[in-house]
Amino acid sequence: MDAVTTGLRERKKLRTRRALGAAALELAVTHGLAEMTVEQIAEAADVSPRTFFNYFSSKEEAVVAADVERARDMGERLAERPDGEPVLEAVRAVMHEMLGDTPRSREWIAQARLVKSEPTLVPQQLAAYAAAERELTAIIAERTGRGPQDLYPAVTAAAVMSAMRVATTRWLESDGHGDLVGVVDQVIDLLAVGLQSPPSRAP
Amino acid sequence: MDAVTTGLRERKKLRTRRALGAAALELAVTHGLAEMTVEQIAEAADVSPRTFFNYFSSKEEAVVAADVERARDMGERLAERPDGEPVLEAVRAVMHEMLGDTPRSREWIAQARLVKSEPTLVPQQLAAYAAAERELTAIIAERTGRGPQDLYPAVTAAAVMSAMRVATTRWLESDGHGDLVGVVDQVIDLLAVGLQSPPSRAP
DNA sequence: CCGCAAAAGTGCAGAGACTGCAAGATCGGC
DNA sequence: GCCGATCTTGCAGTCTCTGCACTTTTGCGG
Repeated sequence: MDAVTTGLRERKKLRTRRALGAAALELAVTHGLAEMTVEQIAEAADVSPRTFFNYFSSKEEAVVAADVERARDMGERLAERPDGEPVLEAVRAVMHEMLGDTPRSREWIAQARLVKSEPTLVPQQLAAYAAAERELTAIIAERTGRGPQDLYPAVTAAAVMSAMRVATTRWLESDGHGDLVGVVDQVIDLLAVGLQSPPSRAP
Repeated sequence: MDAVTTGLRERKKLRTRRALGAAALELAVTHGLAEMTVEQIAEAADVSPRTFFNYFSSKEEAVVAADVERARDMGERLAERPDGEPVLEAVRAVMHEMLGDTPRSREWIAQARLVKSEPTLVPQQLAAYAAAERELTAIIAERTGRGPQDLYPAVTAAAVMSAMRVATTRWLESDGHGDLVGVVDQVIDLLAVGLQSPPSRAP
């Protein structure tokens, strides 16, 4: 009775969706977003162009599809953290886990770079983050036993997602040579102290 | 030597931009987003369809144009707050000011409702918020005398914008009958205490 | 005042995104 | 094996969005 009831049908659909997303990302990276056409994406995923639009409502949405998968992944990991753990610490732990997965990280970095170079993708990526935020809100609400009218889960989820976004953006600006885990830790610390202005770090 | 050097040229451009934005919002509200065409917007703003695309890159962007104006407004007000004031308190004060402007609020509510009913607008609205966030980051950096490499301004700006977004969303869900100012105060308080889970309010 | 260079507006033509519809293919249960 | 439900596909058509070349407007210095 769960959503994980994987009939052949569901599995096939998921495979198609992933194939389309992967093809879109691949083509966008190699040929550029503007040059890539829906027809090419569909062909690469071995599906008709019309079918593409049954899965995504635009090229851009397909390119950032991996983001909503990552969001789901993050939600699942978060749900598995021990009960008493403070939310921000749980998030920190989950991020450490996810960033440890090097191959996944690579694909993720490629996508981040692409978004940075193609402004059209920004709105879509933000929308993907918003979806992640909704999941996160639900998880946090459950962990803290709060009702849906309570502001706490929503604000926390929103703040956390924003902070992660800032962390990755910053890290990407330093061209991926810095320590992303370290940056993530810093932004979580900032949230944890209530955004009090900390003493400037020695230059 | 300033950007405020308003020659006739600049002023006219701004007027056209506003006219296009207003027309787009108006038409979207009355006729629906899908039904409204760029041609109609252009006509309403007394400009050629081709010119529309010199200002906005899509219908959706035009509809949420007012958001980036509000963001600029927020930035300006924030810059005028007294120097020693903590950032979150400055934000609180500015929001109180802005929400006091009833006529502006009305238009803003109309737009918010529209976005809620037309999912296509969500990504664009988020992009507008992101623009606001960038401005806010700069202001906060200046207020706290921090360099652009410092994470504090960026995280604060991101968290604040997210919190405002949550506040307005929540308030809108209760159909605009609740107390938005009160909700804003609550979300700022949550940020200020470092997202510690507060005791559940009595049901 | 006048002419000029830069900036803004416009028309046109074309590629391609995206949608509704109706017909064909596939799956899951009985 | 059969049937309803779901998924895929082709088709036709509308509209978005862009590059380019051309006209108009603006701001400025003579």
